[in-house]
Amino acid sequence: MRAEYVDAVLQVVDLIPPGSVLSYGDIAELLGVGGARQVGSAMSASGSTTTWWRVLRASGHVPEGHTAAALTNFRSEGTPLLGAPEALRDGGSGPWRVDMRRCRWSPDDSTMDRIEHIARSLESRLHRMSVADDEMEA
DNA sequence: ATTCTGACTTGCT
DNA sequence: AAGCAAGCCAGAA
Repeated sequence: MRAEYVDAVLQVVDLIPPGSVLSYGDIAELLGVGGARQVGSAMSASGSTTTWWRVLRASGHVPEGHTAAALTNFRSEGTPLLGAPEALRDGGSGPWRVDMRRCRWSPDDSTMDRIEHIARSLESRLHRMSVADDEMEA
């Protein structure tokens, strides 16, 4: 996983407003590079210094082991959740998920421009890196 | 070159 | 609802 890739993913994550979310696959699609699994790896590598809870599975489920922390963030942001009330008790250990249909983020036009800029920048940086790699072998 | 692994996704039961 | 199989992309062994 290239550092450039992780950077680009995090730049997009930073644009997601409170109360909204994107799936791993959404971000991969916005960047036009890599797939959902790459975005997942990038998030895993980036630690807790980000608003990681705004990126989750397409099903609305948050990554294993992070349900309690995510739930408190969702509560403070008013993120819409699905699931029986009893599932949300004590740390949210039960079967609940984010209501993706209601809070999946759709960037406005100007924000989409910024995302496209991030994507273009990523591609050129990645290209330069691969050229540098080729020269290493020679 | 192969095989394994992962904060994934979709479709089918 | 929940589990499973396949497909997916890349990095690591």
